[in-house]
Amino acid sequence: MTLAVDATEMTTSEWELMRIIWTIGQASSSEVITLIRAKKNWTESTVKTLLRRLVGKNALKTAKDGRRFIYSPNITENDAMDQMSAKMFSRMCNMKKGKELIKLISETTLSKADIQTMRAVLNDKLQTAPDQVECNCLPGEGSCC
Amino acid sequence: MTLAVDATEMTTSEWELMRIIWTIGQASSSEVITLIRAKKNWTESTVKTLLRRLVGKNALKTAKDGRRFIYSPNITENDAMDQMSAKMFSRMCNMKKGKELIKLISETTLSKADIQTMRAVLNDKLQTAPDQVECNCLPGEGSCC
DNA sequence: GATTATCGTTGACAAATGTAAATATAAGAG
DNA sequence: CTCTTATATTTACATTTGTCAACGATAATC
Repeated sequence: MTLAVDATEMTTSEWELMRIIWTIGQASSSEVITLIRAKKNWTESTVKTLLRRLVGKNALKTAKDGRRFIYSPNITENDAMDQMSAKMFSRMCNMKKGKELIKLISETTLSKADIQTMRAVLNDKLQTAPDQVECNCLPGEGSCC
Repeated sequence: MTLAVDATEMTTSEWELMRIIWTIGQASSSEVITLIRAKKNWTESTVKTLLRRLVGKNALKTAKDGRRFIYSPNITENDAMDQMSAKMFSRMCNMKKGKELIKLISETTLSKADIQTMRAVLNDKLQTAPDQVECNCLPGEGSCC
């Protein structure tokens, strides 16, 4: 049974540590401490506390390796990103998501392959796309924009 | 002088209130209370506290109208969304942003017009797009993926 | 003018977060 | 076997967040 991890409850600091562990697959606390020092000025204590909290949130699991722990992710980076972006988009008015995506696409460096995929997806969507997306800001009220 | 509002420090609850005020432009506390009740079971006290905190964060400004306040946004919904999405994307590995965008595009209902705009933007970007986007997960380390 | 309905202000309190020191422990070095 | 070192565990503490109740002031109503 895969236990559900809610990546959206990870704090910014915790996410930084996850980023490291996702990248190298797994790590001991000392490795994490060493790597995070390149970016953050946290003490060992701080990092250990964050690691422990991540274990508490089930974002990380531990395996004993003699005296120490090896931490590894209980959720993939992609799944976590999906959860985060879904939550963020859920905060937005439906009507405005398109413009926001246009902005993100414009500002993000994309590979040729990803661009091609997007084009394919968009061509597909165009068939069934509505002329207008309904605003969902307020229950009864009309449109926001 | 426009004072900077950092929309990313708005909490989820605060954002819900902002959503209402953005939609109707401005509102008294009682209006906000009435409208939020359609979604949340917060007491008047809770809403008032949140409004006050939003004023403290400069997200809202107030104008006296007799005994009461009329709250209005100090930041547009679009700017706030931009800040939020920028912050979220900054948490992600550059290499993975493309896939995430593809996913978001797939899952979001988009208007024909927005799709057309995206296609135009993408065609444009394709010219200068790299074959691969560099991973930026760890300073020195190689690629994460 | 007294009573009631509205607002805003204060004060509260538990839980989560950022940040860390102190302490205990086990394992490796000599 | 003792000293040092690497780890983990406990404890701590100020802020922020989610939620409110109580109190005070002002306006509307009877």
